[in-house]
Amino acid sequence: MLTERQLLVLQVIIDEFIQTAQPVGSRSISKKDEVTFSSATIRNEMADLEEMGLIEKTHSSSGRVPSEKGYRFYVDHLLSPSRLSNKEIRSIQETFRDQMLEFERVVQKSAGILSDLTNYTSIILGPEVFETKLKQLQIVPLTHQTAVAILVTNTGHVEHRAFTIPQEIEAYDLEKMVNILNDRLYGVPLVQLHEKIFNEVGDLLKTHTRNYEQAFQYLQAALLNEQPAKLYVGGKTNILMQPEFKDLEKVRSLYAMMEKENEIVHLLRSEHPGIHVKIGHENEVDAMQDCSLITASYALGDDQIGTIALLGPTRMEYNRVIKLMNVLSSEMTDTFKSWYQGE
Amino acid sequence: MLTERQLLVLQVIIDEFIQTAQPVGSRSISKKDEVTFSSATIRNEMADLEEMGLIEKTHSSSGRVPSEKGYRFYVDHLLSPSRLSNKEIRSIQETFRDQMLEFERVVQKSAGILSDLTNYTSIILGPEVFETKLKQLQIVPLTHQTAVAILVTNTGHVEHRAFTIPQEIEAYDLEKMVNILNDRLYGVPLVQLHEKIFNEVGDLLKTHTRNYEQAFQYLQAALLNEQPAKLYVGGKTNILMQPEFKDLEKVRSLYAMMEKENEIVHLLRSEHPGIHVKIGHENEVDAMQDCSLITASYALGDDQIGTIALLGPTRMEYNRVIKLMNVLSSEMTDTFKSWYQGE
DNA sequence: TGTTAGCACTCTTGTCTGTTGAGTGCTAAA
DNA sequence: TTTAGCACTCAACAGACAAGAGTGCTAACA
Repeated sequence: MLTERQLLVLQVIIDEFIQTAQPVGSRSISKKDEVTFSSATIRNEMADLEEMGLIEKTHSSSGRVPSEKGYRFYVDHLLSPSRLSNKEIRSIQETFRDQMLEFERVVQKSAGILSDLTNYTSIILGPEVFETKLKQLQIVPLTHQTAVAILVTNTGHVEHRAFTIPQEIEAYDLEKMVNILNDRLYGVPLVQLHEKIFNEVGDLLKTHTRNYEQAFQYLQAALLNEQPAKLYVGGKTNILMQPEFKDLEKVRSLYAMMEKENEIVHLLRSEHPGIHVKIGHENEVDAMQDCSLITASYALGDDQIGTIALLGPTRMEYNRVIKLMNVLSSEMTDTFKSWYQGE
Repeated sequence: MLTERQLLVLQVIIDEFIQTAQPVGSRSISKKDEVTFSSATIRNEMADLEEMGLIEKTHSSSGRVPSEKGYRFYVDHLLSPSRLSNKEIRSIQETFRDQMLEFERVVQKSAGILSDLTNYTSIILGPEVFETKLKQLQIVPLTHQTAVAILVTNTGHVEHRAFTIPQEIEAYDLEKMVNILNDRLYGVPLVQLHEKIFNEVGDLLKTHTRNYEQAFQYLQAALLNEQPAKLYVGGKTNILMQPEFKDLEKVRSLYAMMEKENEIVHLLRSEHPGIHVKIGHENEVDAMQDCSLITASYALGDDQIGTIALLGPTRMEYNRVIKLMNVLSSEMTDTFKSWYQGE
């Protein structure tokens, strides 16, 4: 167990290092107002803290730097809930004040705000599209052989896809099919769409449409095939500003990782609701072993959950950032609730 | 005017430097098969070439490096049309073989291909959306107070926006308005939409809709306000691989520039049709003064023109890249033509 | 017994110096 | 006109050295 004084020293070291990114020496600690004892005493305490694995030296006579274990302890026990400045609160609220409400836009904006306020990279994962419900399906013919299929969900999400109509199929058949589908599938969650179509609507379609199989196949390829589980990233370049990433190789591997959207989606999707902090090697992804990843969840409607995440160096302003993400995620949840409650 | 031999030396220097990114010395030139004279002779020629400003030294006793003027000369006079490998040709063609044809997707894919094949950063600018024609307008109500407005163009482009419906306006009014608009505005180019509405359709709307002004205002804000002139970027991280960008500061300013989409759109939009090469300081943008920008245009339909661009270090594989962009841009033009000709 | 002053020690960082090697310019001979 | 030869230049690297920051340890002090 740590003494009161050790806690204080650890806190000062981490706070200082988060600010400056420089190893913290005993002298500079003893000069702090809240510290009343001499640098020699602090050196002793620091030796103990190091023995416990909470701090490290970069070389034998350097100041101390928090270890991952140190950050972990800090996050678990030392976090003082920080106040956000008025300006920060205002920026967040303004994002949601906008009367134009569209999921994509708001999320995109949120990602921007989050990265701007923190100078880290924000990643927001939209909720599983398939859990949203079908509002409307539609085909807009463009030429004789081409058309656009459009699908609107109850969240205002619009999925669209242009496609070629093969010779054998009349645009009219498609239209008819879409009418039937619209009639029968209104309000059906996208996940159940396949099933519903085969079990309940299939027969109906067959009797009303020529070339049912083909036409349907095309429609399916156009719209129902793919759930792009969108990722919204903000402040990708903020990483370049962090002194820990002056090494190009690190930047490269981190950027390479961010290109792999699938992996990130998978990573974020697997998080449980609530705020989570993963520090350094707690992250399984190789490229992120010098980073911390903070995730929080927001709700869209009743049980559709999305994730907001913030990626920065392990030397992160944890208390500010966590507060910020708390505010943002609940603001998002509230906003989305207000949109869809009148449904 | 340059002698035959000077041309050869210049060519070798530039080719070599493009490959290795290292200053080229007289000895290494003389060892080339196509070069038959001694290093001393070459040194004399090089002195002349330097006097003409076509090559430079990095320090007083270094090998030579092409100057911007040298690259310019190379591009204008020394470019040998290169053959593309079968693999390259195949990658390009596969992009367009896909039966799913949607402008956004194809362009996105093209950007990917282009950056993959070149290891530079590709930027593709979609054509001015406003020059496309209205195919269909639609409102899909989500809740009592919210709805999605959808606009489809003849190019298969889908623009959508969710918005709140104010208390005073009935969803029914909007629907009615949309029906009228659809009827009257089919085939109208988006640029003329405003004008047409005010001159020809306005009266009609007023007589048929309550709260015309407000409803219309909302509709306009939702859809007609903004043309997002989309930018598709591929291989942003390729820049990091180039040795000339081991300096983080350069990377930073370049990335910062690429975030400013408006500027880039403006930059690319101002290019005339055809292939253009801007080398180093020929670019007006500060962050690009160490880069070359190659632009080519493609046509979408008759007079709607988009731009594809490739951003890399001034030390670029000009002949391969130019060939590649030629092929790609004409492939794009052909493909789009085939889509929309049946209209 | 806990705290602190003092001192020797360690390691980084920056500067300076000398060496090496690649490459040049010039000159004189072929 | 071309080329061999040579003196010269400069970047890059390595080693030496001083300065400075910071530590650990010891002995004295409260």
